Amino acid sequence: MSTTTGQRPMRADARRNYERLLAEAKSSFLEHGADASLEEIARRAGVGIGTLYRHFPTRLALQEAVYRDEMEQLAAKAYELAETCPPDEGLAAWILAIAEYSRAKRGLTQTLKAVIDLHSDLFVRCHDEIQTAAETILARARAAGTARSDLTTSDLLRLAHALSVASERAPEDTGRLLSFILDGVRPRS
Amino acid sequence: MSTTTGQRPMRADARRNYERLLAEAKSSFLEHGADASLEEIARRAGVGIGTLYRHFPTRLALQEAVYRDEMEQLAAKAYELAETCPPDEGLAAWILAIAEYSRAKRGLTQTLKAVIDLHSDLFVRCHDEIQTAAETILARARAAGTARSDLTTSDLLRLAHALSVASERAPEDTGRLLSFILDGVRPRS
DNA sequence: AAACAATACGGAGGTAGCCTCCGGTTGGCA
DNA sequence: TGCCAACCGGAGGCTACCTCCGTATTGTTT
Repeated sequence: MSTTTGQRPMRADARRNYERLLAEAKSSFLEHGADASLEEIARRAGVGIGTLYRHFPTRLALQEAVYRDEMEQLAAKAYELAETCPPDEGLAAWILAIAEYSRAKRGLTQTLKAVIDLHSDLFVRCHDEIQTAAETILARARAAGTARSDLTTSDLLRLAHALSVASERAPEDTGRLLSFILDGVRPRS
Repeated sequence: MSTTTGQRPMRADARRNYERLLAEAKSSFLEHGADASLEEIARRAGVGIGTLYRHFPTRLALQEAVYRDEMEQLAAKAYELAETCPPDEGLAAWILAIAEYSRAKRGLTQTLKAVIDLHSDLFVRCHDEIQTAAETILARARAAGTARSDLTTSDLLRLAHALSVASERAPEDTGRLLSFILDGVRPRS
């Protein structure tokens, strides 16, 4: 379920509040880490604490919702780039987007992984989704001759992650590091 | 400083409370993780919360004290083993002690490392202390011909850590895994 | 042994976060 | 328009955090 209960759609006010909460949770977790105050999230969303707890019965439920939403956005970005950019630029931009995301999140994802079963629906589905998005981006780059044919989607994701770690302490070098990675990704001439 | 202020010794009651707090903190952190309740630690130590805060002004200060104490104990164990066991047994027992410790602590040390500067006095000193202890254990084992001469103290510590990770999910295999490690440590015949 | 600093103790108290519960409100359908 | 299921909000009971200061204990001095 995203903002529906599987049955009929949510009432308009419920949906509005759900989305405000999600947005505030996203920025609060980013700002204060995984144990940001839930009451403050509710306050900033202009909503009572009871409403927060109705939509997200536990802190973990809220964290999961944020995580899922971000994965979906990352996947969506891949499709968007595939339509608006030339293949090589799209590839580079997507790697950058992932690296930026995982740098911003640092320990947050770890916290989640520590608590959740790695084989849970949530993880499996998000992983699949990202994987499919990666395939799209990669297929275009291959067709255009800007990516080696033996580069897998997993490689792609690992490279992005590596980039985020490598540029952790020196964000200003991100572009240069990315160019190294892309050099490695291109077919040998 | 351990239980002295560098100047004159602590008053008897202060010292007693300090040690009780440290002991309770140790078991509470073990049981509930790095964010165990400080008030409960004080309660279990039979001490007012004010007393806890006087001795350890912040949660981090308490965590550091626990960490330091445990490192000291680990180092002390090396010297004790060096005096009471044959070299090869001492080596095995110490590797085991380290592995057990780091398994018990799991995320706790990570939490600490996330907050503290890795070049802080605390870490440097504890590291040196353990390193020296490792040298003692290793030197004896080498002299007795049960450890290769190209094995460094860092290798030793890494092996112990590897053992703790490897036996995380199957503690009953710890002994067998340890024997593999020791096989690798012995000089080739 | 008694008195006196210096030192240490302990917990009340104010703040904040957690989560539950339920009287009141609102959206959407007939 | 009227109705009711769905939804809202926040009071309230609990726990934890940390500070502050009146009281008690220690050990030293006479």
